[in-house]
Amino acid sequence: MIDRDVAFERIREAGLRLTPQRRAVIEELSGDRSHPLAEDVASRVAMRVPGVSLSTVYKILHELGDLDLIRELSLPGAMRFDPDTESHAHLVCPECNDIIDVPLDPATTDVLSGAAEKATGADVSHMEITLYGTCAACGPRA
Amino acid sequence: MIDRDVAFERIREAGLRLTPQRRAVIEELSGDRSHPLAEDVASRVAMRVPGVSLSTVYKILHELGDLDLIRELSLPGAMRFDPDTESHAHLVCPECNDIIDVPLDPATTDVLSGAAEKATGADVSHMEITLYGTCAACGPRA
DNA sequence: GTCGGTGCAAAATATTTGCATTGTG
DNA sequence: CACAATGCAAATATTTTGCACCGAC
Repeated sequence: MIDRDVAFERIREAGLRLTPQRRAVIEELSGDRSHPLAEDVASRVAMRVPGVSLSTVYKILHELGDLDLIRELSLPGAMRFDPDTESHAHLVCPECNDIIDVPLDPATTDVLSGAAEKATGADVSHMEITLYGTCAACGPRA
Repeated sequence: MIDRDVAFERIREAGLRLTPQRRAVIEELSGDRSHPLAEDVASRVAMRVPGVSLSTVYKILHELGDLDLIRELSLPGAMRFDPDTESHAHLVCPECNDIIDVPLDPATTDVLSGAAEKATGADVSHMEITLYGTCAACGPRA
């Protein structure tokens, strides 16, 4: 997520109210690199706002996704949420289920949207790239 | 999926029995381009093998994924199954939920696995690339 | 005949929805 | 003080699991 205050601003621009729940979700997520589940976000938010409901957290996460403040990742098992909306891929290790960020050359993602727009005539807004493979920690012992 | 008979062969090589259920799942899936849900596969298979259970279809689909005969796609809402294991991307239209294949230059996927292996030290086995955007049919009317 | 495979039913997990209540602007 | 937003509980959807029975080899 770009910046806490930029996010607050965009929330208001969208005509939404800056409730303690929204504020807490944004603050817990900004800077997070762990690709949390909705439930992870909810339990962290609960430390700041006792009593938050999981369904409210789901609603807020979808709103932030719609506003392009976070990315919603469709990973095996469940959705995960990523405050980093810059183009990057994810490496998922089937052994330990760890999710590792993979930086990408912008040229590569341009090639992908170009290929999709040419092949389908669609207007690509964003993409999700997931690579599967044994991570270094789980890999063949040296 | 490469070929019906190649798939049967690989099933046997893996020490699995060629049951009518496995045969039907393979035959219904090979050549399919619709990215079906598990339930879609089950209902088609049911025409050939009355009484197949959904849980058996799930098990068979996972086996085929493990044997690399199909790909399991983690798309929003639910898993979908793709007999085409060659590298290609998917364009998902948020309007109509249609899923369109996007052919890719092998060089592009090589760049991606290269980036991931360099960045994380992982051994990439395969990848899933999903692009989101309004498709031509749903796009701005001319 | 053996042992893997299947069907059934129930469980587990993830996410959505409706509605009464609350609190931001 | 209006109306959006929240919390709760129940509903929905997807996928997994345990076990008794069946059938491929």
